[in-house]
Amino acid sequence: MVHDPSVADGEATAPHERRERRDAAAHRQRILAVARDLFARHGVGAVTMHAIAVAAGIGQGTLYRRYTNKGDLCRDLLHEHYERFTTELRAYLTEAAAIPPLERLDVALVRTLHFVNESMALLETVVASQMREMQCDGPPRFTRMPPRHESGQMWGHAVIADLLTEAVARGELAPLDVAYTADLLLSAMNPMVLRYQQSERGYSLERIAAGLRHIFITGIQPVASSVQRSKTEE
Amino acid sequence: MVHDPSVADGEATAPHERRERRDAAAHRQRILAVARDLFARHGVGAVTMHAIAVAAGIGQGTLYRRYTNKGDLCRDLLHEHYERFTTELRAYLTEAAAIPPLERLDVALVRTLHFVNESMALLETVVASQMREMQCDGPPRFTRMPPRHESGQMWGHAVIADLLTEAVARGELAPLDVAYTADLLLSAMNPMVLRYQQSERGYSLERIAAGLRHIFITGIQPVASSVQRSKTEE
DNA sequence: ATTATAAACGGACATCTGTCCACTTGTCAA
DNA sequence: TTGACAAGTGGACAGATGTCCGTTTATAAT
Repeated sequence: MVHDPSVADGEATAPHERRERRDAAAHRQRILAVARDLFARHGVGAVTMHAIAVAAGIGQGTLYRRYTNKGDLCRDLLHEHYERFTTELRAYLTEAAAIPPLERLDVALVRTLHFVNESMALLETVVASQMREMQCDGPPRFTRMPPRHESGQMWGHAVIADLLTEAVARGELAPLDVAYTADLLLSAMNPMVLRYQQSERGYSLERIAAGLRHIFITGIQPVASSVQRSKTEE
Repeated sequence: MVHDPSVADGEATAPHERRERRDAAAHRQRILAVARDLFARHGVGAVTMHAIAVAAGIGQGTLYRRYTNKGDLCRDLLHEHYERFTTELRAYLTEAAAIPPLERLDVALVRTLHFVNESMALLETVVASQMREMQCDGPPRFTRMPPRHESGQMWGHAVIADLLTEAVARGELAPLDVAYTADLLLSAMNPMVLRYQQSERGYSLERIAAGLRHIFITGIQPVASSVQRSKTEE
């Protein structure tokens, strides 16, 4: 067997690992540019995959080859912004390792909230697609490309869980179900939940942040003394 | 103007208030029966509105006349179960008015969790439809019947908010944003959130209940003394 | 250059939700 | 009874998502 150039790239899986065609890469850029433009002009929800394909001058099949669904495309559009967000947060968390974990959690929480809020429209589409994928009630769904399990959610979970674990270890927090609590916190910052709370219930982002902080960081219980007081009053 | 019989029914809006036709009522029953059967046999997600219409021997337009969407139909299917649930919970809350509000909240929380869990499939469809309604990103949607804003969500919110308010008033809880906290609690019991946590993250219902109780009732903060201790230890 | 081959392509298709609208039928007043 | 009319009906249709598959084309080995 002759020299396989793909090996040089560190890909040691299959022989003759064909890399992405140049024209395909060009298409990808065009799709992203066109989608960004259409989304900006008409809103994410009002733009169909068909419209994107037409505007990009490609077939719908080609579009779906690249992105299994609209959420996938949105995720790619968000990629740069998301990377910046995680990088900065990661940097903060390492350099602030000295301050109490719950204070770090507070910062992480507020920053995440803002990130989600800024990227609301795209993120909403991402999670909407994920939900549809999750259904799978009827016949199994086919997808040409395996849905690359973006580490997004899991990354966030790990960050929160680590901070909670540290807080418990330091005795700044009573022992608790760290994994579930992290999930709970994440679900409270789910784009769809957040949008509902903002547009249907009318909560400002600041109010939401304060509410979350109060529940998950300050703690909702009063100090033991006040409970005692109320009981003796009766 | 002659005597208007509709006035006798307490409906003082329009004259000649025409009531639902008998045959229409029969259709309604048949739709519900057929849908229940199909859902049971193939799963809620796998049954289309078209299939329901065909199985019920009516046109799709007729089906959509009665129910603006699948979620609406599911809500009607759930109606009896839901009524029983709210009635029982209401009864408990009145008769248990003597015990501390936070204990009542605990009971309400666990019962709600179980109700949602039992009705998962239908409720999921209900909220999925609500989400689609909420989007409205593009052109406004038309619906033949006004989407009767089921009091479901709001009822739950009021119940939780009342219990929290009472707890604060009695000094058993530090003052907090009652309205937002109630929403937060509800969002944690959202069917889609719950399903994700159970099937994707693998949490049991008991674990979820315990986690919720710990955050929203026990409180996540340790008593002040343990914080002090950890600080002096360093 | 030639050629084999897998990647890429594109648009017809299948399916689902929800709407429209011309037609039918039950109901009520006269 | 009868006739006016709004409620009810059904199926074609519009618009979206996502799939299939016959065809084209970039790439790499020869």
